[in-house]
Amino acid sequence: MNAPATLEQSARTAREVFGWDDLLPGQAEAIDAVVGGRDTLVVFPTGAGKSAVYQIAGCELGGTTVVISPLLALQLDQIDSIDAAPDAPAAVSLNSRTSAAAKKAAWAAIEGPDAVYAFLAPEQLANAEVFDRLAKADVRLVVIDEAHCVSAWGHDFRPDYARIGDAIDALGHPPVLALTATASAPVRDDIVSSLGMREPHLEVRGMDRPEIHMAVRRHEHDADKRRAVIADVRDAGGPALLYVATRKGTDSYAEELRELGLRAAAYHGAMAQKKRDEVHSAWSAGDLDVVVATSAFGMGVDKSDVRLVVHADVTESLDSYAQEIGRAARDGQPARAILHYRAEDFSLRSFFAGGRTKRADIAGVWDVLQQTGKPLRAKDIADESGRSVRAIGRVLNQLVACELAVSGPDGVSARSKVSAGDAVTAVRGRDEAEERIRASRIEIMRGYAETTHCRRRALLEYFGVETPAQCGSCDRCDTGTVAPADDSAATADDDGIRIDSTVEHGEFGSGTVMAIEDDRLTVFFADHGYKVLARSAFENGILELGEAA
DNA sequence: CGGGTGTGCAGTACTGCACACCCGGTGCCGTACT
Repeated sequence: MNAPATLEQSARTAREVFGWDDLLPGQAEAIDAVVGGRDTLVVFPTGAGKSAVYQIAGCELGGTTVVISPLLALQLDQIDSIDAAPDAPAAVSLNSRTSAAAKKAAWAAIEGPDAVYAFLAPEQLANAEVFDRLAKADVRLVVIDEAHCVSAWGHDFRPDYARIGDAIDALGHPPVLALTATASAPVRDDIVSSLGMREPHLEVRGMDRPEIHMAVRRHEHDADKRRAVIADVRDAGGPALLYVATRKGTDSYAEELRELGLRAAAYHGAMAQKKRDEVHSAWSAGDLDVVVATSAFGMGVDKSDVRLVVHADVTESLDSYAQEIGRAARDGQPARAILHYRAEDFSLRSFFAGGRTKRADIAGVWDVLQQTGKPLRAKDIADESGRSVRAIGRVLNQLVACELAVSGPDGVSARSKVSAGDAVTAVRGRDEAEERIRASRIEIMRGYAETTHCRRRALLEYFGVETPAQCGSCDRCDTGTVAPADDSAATADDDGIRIDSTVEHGEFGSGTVMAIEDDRLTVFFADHGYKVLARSAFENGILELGEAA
């Protein structure tokens, strides 16, 4: 389907413009799809050259390549790396920290005839001036970097992530390239549907990281867990990352490690930006033995010789866990990933996953919207009612998502006259569906922690990769305690069920098979999250094999 | 949901216990002040 001439052209661009001798596996295929005008979803581990895909494709397509990226620091790194290339197009960024002069120069480049990469946070697309000028410019490619954020951050935390798809449509739907290092099948589906990607080309490489040994240790008491975590980090044998669930935990663990003579630093999202930058550079420069961090640390941090990733608490999903342990062993040398947990630790995750909107807030906000009849911002409503800006922001976002309200340049206004009761029902219904999904993602994490099978198999099956029953490089395989796996599941002489099969459930609707363990299936349903079902459900007619999506 | 902190009281000189309460992650943006 691809003209070999295109592939040769890509190789030449890589060589002559960026100075790369060879394209890595998958890069050429992805570039070819994008240049051919196809929406493309690329899932490569970090270090496998995701950026090169848009850099080369953007160069060949010409015009403006819009790159949506979640962190300003990440955008600066990308711009630096493009600037360092011998003969690459210009790279500019537009954000709240861009000076007036730099903005002017950026727009001149975007509206000029030459190829240019324009880096934006998704929030910029909500800025009417930015959007209107982009709409008139010659945008030939939209890139969504760290695309898993679309799925993880949507309506609640960074609502503009949920609106990128609309913005792409409004730009006339130029080819869309979504890039991520980690995406299970439901997350991939979520990215594709949220961005409105059309029959995307999917390029997935290297989900397995056999050089990372995987282990889990369960504890009864917090003190025992702490001791074990500290001991693991002390014996790391190279640079180590320690992930904890709370900000306070980063300080206390870092202090304890320093008392043992390690060069340890804490890192979390509430620290001053300057301090965060210092930790980041010290870590990159090899001046730290360990960074103790919340999930804030990682994106854009590229250190190749990390030998150990320890988790002192469970993460909110297996997607996040894979992302975080994937920061080890980028040099391909052996490393270890160890998860420590107590059964109680899941409660904090459940708290984070819990309901975000309160009935009283929804009704209150709806009444104000109805009475004023004008667009309002969360801050305006908060000032009057005494409710928190964040809580009101969530309600407004959900009202928009339910299509009861509409978001414009001056805020959110009601677009319907339904009663407060109906508004509450609609928003809570949506919120509860999201809660169910978050809760089920935690259950998958629990399943990983408690599995009696090979850890790697448990992880990879979640990412839709079929694997041998034993990897030989996890704690289960080491001790020979892997429960006998029923491999008839994979060879399927029976009901034809495989990973990624679509099934129909009487109550939950259409779902995707995520894992097959003996006589149990883990299935993801869009409105209900992950469910573990008995295979015998097929015999009872509760579950049916569906049409391939 | 669970852990840490503060309060109140008992009843005695500084401490100890029970219980209520609150807090817990991720980052853009814009605006107001120095």
